[in-house]
Amino acid sequence: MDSIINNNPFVNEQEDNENSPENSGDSPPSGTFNDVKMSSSTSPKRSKRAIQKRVVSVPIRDVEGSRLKGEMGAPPSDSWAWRKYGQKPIKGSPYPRGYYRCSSSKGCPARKQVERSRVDPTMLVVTYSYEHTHPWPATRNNHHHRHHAATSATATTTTVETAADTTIVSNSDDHAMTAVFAKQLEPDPDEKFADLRIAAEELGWFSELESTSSTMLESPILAADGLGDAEVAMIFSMREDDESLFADLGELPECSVVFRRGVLEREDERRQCRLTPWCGTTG
DNA sequence: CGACTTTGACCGGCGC
DNA sequence: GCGCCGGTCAAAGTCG
Repeated sequence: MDSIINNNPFVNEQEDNENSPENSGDSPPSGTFNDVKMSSSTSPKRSKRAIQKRVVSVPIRDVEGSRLKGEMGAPPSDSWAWRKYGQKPIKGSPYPRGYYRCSSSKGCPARKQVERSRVDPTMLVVTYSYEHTHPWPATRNNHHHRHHAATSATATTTTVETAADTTIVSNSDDHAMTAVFAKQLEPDPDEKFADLRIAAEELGWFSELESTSSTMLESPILAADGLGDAEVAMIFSMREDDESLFADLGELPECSVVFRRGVLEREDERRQCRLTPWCGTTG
């Protein structure tokens, strides 16, 4: 379970169909990279054939107008430190793909690729490959997360059970790593999320997120289609300073992830609860 | 001066 | 075998 926390919180479980069609659409809601089918070498470069990837689509509509550095500016700041090591034009796409590796820890194999969606230029597609092999780092990127400057020494994972049907899982070291697991069995969303809210506030980020978030980005991948047993809704919330960071390529803002299980049959009545009121735009 | 981005070259996988 | 393509390397330049 903590794999979600230990890796990137923004990823959904959509695997790269090109590389792993046999697993598409039925992966569990864990954050693990399922089988990284490497031939024999541990070198990422040698394993491109069968790497399992996870893909995130992020709307960029709200950041288009706030670009500060041009098309290929700051690297994505999902609070890991990413270092760009390449960019390539991709056949069939008018937009280049940027290649980033984790610079939070030397030797960390984590990679991500950032490109605009060729079908929807307003979407950024961020593909994650390989897991981070180190805990949440205190990196230069964390200066964007001012309120964590004093407490980001060690990454830890915290699980808080707030109600019988709700679990908040959070990397207590960074609010961006907070995931909310909500089974949504209670009919009263306000009350339920009040619980979530309390727990999140205990984790030290929620109140700021709620009070300052000006943009909410919802992954259409997750919003449009249920993921079966583990339907996932992903909600991005950004503060103003984060929006500027997100202005360039695949900027992944701080976010929370709401996992929902077994709620398809109650989809209609729950729809209003999916994008929770505490995420900012509705409040 | 260290960390970063940029960018052309290089390499391996894959299809023909 | 050859060429295309995606992914990575590494040198050079930039920035704070």
